[in-house]
Amino acid sequence: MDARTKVEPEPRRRGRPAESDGLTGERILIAARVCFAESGYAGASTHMVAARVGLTTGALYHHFASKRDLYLAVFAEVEQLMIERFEKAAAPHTRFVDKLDAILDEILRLSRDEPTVTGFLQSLTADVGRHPELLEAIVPAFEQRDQMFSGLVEAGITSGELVEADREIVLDTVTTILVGLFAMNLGQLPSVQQHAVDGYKRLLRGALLKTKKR
Amino acid sequence: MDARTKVEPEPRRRGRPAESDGLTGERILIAARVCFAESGYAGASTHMVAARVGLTTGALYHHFASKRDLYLAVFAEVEQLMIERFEKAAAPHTRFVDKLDAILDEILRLSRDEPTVTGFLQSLTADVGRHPELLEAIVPAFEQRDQMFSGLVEAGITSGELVEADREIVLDTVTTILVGLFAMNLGQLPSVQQHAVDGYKRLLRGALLKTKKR
Amino acid sequence: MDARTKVEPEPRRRGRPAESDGLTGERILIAARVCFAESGYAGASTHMVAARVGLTTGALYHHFASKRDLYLAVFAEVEQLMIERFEKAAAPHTRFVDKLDAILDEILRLSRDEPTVTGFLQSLTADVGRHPELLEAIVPAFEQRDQMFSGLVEAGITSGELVEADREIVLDTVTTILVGLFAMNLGQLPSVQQHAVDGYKRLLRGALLKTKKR
Amino acid sequence: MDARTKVEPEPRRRGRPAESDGLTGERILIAARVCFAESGYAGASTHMVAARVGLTTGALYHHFASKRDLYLAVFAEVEQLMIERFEKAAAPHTRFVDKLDAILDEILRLSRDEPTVTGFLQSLTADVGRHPELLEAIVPAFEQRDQMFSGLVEAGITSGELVEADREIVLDTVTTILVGLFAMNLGQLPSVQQHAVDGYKRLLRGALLKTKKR
DNA sequence: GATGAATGAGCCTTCATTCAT
DNA sequence: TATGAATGAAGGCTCATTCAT
Repeated sequence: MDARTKVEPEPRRRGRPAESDGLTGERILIAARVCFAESGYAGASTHMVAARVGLTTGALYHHFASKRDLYLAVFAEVEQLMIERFEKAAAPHTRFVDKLDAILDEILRLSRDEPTVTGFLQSLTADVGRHPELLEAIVPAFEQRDQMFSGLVEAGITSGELVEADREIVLDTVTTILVGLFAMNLGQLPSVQQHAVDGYKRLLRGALLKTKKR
Repeated sequence: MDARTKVEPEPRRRGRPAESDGLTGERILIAARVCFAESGYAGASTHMVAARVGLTTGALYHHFASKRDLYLAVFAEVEQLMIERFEKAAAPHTRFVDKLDAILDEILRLSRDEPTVTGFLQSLTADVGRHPELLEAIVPAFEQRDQMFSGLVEAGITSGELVEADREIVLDTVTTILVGLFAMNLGQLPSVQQHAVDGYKRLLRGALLKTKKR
Repeated sequence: MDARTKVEPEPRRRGRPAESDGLTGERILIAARVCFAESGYAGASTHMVAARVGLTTGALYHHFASKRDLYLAVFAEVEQLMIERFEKAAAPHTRFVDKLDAILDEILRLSRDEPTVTGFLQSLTADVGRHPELLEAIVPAFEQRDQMFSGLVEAGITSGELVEADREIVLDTVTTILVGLFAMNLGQLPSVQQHAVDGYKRLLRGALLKTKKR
Repeated sequence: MDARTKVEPEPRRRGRPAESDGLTGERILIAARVCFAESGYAGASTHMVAARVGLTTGALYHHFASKRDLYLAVFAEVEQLMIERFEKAAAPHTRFVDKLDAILDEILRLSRDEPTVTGFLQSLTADVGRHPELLEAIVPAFEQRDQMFSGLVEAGITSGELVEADREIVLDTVTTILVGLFAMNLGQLPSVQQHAVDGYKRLLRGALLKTKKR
């Protein structure tokens, strides 16, 4: 199950490598995203990240002051990417249902194109909950996320789809739906996610169940 | 320099090992549940568990052959408890909506009464996704879970609420909804969960949005 | 598994390397003095020194061949400064007691004006004792120190204060007194040093204790 | 300079060794004393200590929670031993000079019999000054040392050798003398210490210099 | 059944040093 | 001259696991 010879990384010589293109930092970020997505904060070792870039752990510390800092840098990137993608997806639409539809589709696309992004987001909640040193730094960043969702709900109220009184309920429901989709992301068959998105879309239109009037 | 001996962990027998010999075994299981719920599989150390019971790690190994086995034993207990509670909650009702309503309420109750159960379930997906040695043993157990949900959907079809064709969509949506609720469990304000449950209930009745006819 | 290659550090040329080329070299020396004084040889990192000058560690190696060489260069400067100050202080006097008095006062002044000098000297004994690669280079330099103290004792003999036979005893006592004062230097209340100097002065005059005739 | 083959410590097997005499803790303390005496706090590695006892670093942590704790435990032992020896040496005498004489002799004996004790004490001041985490814990313990010295001075006042007004001066002088002797301890020829002790004794009697009346 | 002692592997991090640019 | 990037060795510590007693 493990006969791959682990290509002895031919020992580089000491000093600055000839092919230093100044992109190492970015490459580390990407490798870190993959590792954190696969293994979570505690489970991803600095060695794993370094090896994936073809570096020693020491070199990592030239670019990021600590594992924590590296995680936070990845988070910043991922969070921004997610928000951008969601906002861009929702922008063309005016109605709440349509905006949410678009976001749900975007999640599916994200899962396919950038599984490391959704993988990272899947672990995020648990990791942050477990490592107070991450929480401190991340909680403020969540504000932006909340604002986006709030904007969504606001649009629903403006359009008359939602009533004022439901604001909080809708906000929390939407959040939970999205978090739930991220949570189902990894290791599961992609079709589950697809089905769930379909289901949610129809639920939003009251079209999943033939509810008897009651 | 890298004698890849890594002895293929000889496949121990699946499921609950012959452990709960008396009270200590049960006390260990409870402590382990707390620890795994708080810190996840990798993050919870055998020492943490042992200390919580007032034992040494050595003693743990009298009752469970490995950390993995301990986790699996906890899983078995938790999964069974969850299924029992859900089935008991759903039983009195006949319609799909009502059954699902009852289950959603049960989740809320579970979060309140047995936070370690929901905490454990929160990490479960991620942990299993990350540790193949857990996956092997747990995937089969998920069948039971699926069966319960399938029963739910079947009831909906029988009652006429659902159509045959939607079977898979509904099944996966329901699963995703519940996993999502577990994922939102810890560290979040309990009100979020409450709101999300309210939101889902109304979604199921097509009563969250005033959808314009289209 | 233990390829004891540890290349015998090829004996670089002793003493002050060809470094202080211009101002940067001097600034490095000063920064290094501060760092070694604060943290000792092992505790001071090249990074600390470089940062204090506003350089990278790489740049340090343009001026000094190694941390060891840097230490030795600082030592040379500090030792010379100390000897100069002591000799200048003792010069105006002819009697041994007065010369020693003057030196004791000079130590107090040095502690106040140049705490990094006395700080460095405080660690010197311990550092040299612990790092054989420093010892080699420094022991010879101690000769000069001994010569100064010998001169002191000689003056005492000439003036009739000391007898020939006590030469060694006095030399070692004086050395120990001074080393002791350096050792008490840092982190202690300055008043302790002041008191000790007062005490030593009076001891030298037989005026600290009312010794009963015996 | 290092041809000793470093006797490959024949790999013990896992569990509890047969010859566990319950004295490992004490053996670790002794090894740690040696290492800290030789290399100081920062310079002594946990590996050095462990290897000297024939253990792995992991095993060390079974007995002491951290390197710091280990250091503090050594300190406690050393400090107590020193105080006991000094008090026992001074006890038979009533006059200050005689008590101090006895202590000076005791230092010489200690240097000879227990060089690790004096070696440890030599580094103590510097180590504590540099590692705040040690300072916290050690400063309170110094009280006892001060009390002993104070008792000494008190005896001098009672006996009429010292006057009230000199109390502080004498206390600080005595402290500095002793610290100085410890500082001269290692790597120096023992005769230096011997001479210094002789010198101090005669200084105390006003018998080192033939001071002209002035 | 439980303790206490130990191992060996791994983790995060620091550091002196090297060298292409 | 100086920077920036990298290495390799080491350091303190944790952890799952083992096993004599």
